[in-house]
Amino acid sequence: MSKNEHDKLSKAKQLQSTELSAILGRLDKKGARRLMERVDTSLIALRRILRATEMFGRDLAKAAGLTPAQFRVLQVISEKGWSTPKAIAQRMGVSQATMTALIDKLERKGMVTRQRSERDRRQTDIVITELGASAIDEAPDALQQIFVRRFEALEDWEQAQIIASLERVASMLDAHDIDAAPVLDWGDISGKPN
Amino acid sequence: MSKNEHDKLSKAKQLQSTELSAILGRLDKKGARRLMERVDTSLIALRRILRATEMFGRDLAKAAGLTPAQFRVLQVISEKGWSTPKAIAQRMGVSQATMTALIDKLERKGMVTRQRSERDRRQTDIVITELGASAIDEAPDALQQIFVRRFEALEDWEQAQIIASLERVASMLDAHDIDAAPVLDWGDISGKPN
DNA sequence: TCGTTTGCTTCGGTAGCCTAAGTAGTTCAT
DNA sequence: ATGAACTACTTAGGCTACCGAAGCAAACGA
Repeated sequence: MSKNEHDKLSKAKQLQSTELSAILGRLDKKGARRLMERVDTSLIALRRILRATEMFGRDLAKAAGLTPAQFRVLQVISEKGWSTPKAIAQRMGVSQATMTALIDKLERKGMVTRQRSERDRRQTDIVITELGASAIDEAPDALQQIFVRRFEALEDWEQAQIIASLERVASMLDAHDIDAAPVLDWGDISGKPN
Repeated sequence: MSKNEHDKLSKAKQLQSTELSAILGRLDKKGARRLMERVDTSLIALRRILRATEMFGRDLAKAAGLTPAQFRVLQVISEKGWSTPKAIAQRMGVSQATMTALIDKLERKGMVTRQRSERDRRQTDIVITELGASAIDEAPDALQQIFVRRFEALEDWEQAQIIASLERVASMLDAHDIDAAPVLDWGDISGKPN
């Protein structure tokens, strides 16, 4: 164990200090300090949420006899009852190759079936089976259950506030497509020739 | 339990309907309706947050020349400059074996070094190197940057509200240990003989 | 009709993760 | 102080997830 190494407390703070330096220039000491603390606090809370979700994902999947990834695929399919490999892959942000493998496994477990599309015979429709549907229905979505239960217990004003905040944060984060990775959700907007 | 109805939008709705039925019984029509909408909205926002984070995690790690998991390990170590495999494993919710493998890779890349602890020679201190520290510093933590930037732009009261809400949600979710997996964070509370 | 594009699969390879079984080092009761 | 029990870590073997490249068939375009 080394002594000089831990002369810095929170790395989190350092991480942001670079970030914040520009901002801080424009604020008085007190304001700067408060902002920093707040960002810290928020990020920590966010990490807790992320972590909790990740952990739950595992038990959930385990309980349903599926892996987390397989379960997510099944969830997506179950929205409409069917889908195509490409659509699911895009939605989950993985390659088609990966999707093929995941579907293989779900098919082997009898959760979905593949059938060539009538519309376009290059496509394959992935259709959820009875078994698959019930797997989804019966999956004890612990995270959701607990969240729902506790959310229900909150005061009215608090529920409203949480919603507003979550949506705020969500939009702060996922609007990144716009300024960081514009080429992500095109799809089929206009009949672009090129 | 309703299943394949809407061909669009929230899976969330379906998942919860089962969940909510019990709760709804105790509420008047209007209240029930509002609660449902609110839970939906919250869960959707939560998923957006989760998804955004996941995606960012990948680019981030890719940009730093590390995989997401490796990057997270490095982050944890960098908080204090050093740590032990066990501590990191616990914190990240993975097994020690997995941790060993991750550390192996970071060590091979020269990001951290292993050194036997003086305190207790069963332990190994994982110490971050210059290289590792700079990898963290220079990592374009897009998620964080964007979040920080936008957070800063908010009104004071709104920042405060978001913090309160995030912490609320975090505690609603990660307090699950208590009622779902009590055997997770024991640690060393009392000198339990058995 | 031929060349290109599209949707999917196959192949080979990397990473993350786990459990079980080791190997040192520590504690503690006898 | 010696051996059993425990602890921190590593090794070994085995899954799943994921990717890029290459292959194939259907669809499309001119």
